[in-house]
Amino acid sequence: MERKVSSSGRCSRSGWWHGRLRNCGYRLTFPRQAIMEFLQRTGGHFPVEEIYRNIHKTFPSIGLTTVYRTLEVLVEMGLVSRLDFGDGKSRYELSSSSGGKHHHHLCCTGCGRIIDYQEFLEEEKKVIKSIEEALSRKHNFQINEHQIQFLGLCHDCRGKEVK
Amino acid sequence: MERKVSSSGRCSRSGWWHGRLRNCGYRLTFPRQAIMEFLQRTGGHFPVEEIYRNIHKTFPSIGLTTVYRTLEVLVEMGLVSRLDFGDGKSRYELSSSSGGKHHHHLCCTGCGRIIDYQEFLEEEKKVIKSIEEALSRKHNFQINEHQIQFLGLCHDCRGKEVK
DNA sequence: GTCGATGCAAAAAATTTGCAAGTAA
DNA sequence: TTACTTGCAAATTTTTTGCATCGAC
Repeated sequence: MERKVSSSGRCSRSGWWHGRLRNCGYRLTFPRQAIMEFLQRTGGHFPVEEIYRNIHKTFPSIGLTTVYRTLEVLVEMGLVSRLDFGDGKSRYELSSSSGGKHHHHLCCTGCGRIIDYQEFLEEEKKVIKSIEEALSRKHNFQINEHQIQFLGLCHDCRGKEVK
Repeated sequence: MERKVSSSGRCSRSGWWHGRLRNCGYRLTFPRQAIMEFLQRTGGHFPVEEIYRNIHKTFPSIGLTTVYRTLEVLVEMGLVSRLDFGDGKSRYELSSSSGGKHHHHLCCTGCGRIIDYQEFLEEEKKVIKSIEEALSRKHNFQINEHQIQFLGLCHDCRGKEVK
């Protein structure tokens, strides 16, 4: 397989997630690094197809199937979070526990636009934490992550409403 | 089309959603009633296929395509909420604004099991409400609904973890 | 009677699987 | 060397669309 890499010109293994993969019994492969690097660098949430297009543009040897399979592994390890905004395709982003900034989402049901927000998290955090503890106890459930999303109409789509 | 109906033996139009449909310019059709009735009676969240199977068992004339199209209409009207738990299929439930009990979800990433919960809502409500107001103002966004889900491992799946 | 709603079949989109070949350790 | 990974193509699964017919109002 072709192996272009970062600036050094060689397959870097400096990624901090290297050890995480190894510890979970996974090998450090080039596609895995490329995808982690992409998610880390951009900091956004993308559908598989878009991750594939970006990665494949730079590294044509990486196929779509591998992107699917890699994301599955990364999600299972907790490095990446899978999101669903109801448009029929999954999206992926660096998980907050892996350095992604923790945030929640505002989803416009009119145009599908997604707005991230991180404000008011202090206020939310306290409540979320206490809810997590209580739910965890009550249902004997190990909570690893939470997702909060608000659905509605964005500025532009409100304007278009004729009602 | 065949038209079996409720207990009266005739196509009932007593559903409270009758007027809602009419007001939105939609006709009161039999599939629409059957699906609303099903979601209301069961109170659960189901993938399209399962709604179809249940409805179709009783009313064989109703096709899968119609279930998809009907759910789309009901979601657009706000009668029904669409949920995604990341397993590749959408689920639908009566929206809380339509009499469904407002609740959030605990999703087991091990087995896909979903636990609904409604406890602690008082505590959550206050915070959610203030967040909604602030976000709404800041992003000029009309918030209609929110979804909160906690991801982790259920009782059974915790036991299976060997780590 | 009119125009929206439906069913069926076909198409499209998203995701998964089988398998031979490549490669990290 | 050995077992994990990958790419490609084919298969599945989920959802959408075209179109002639049917039905609510």
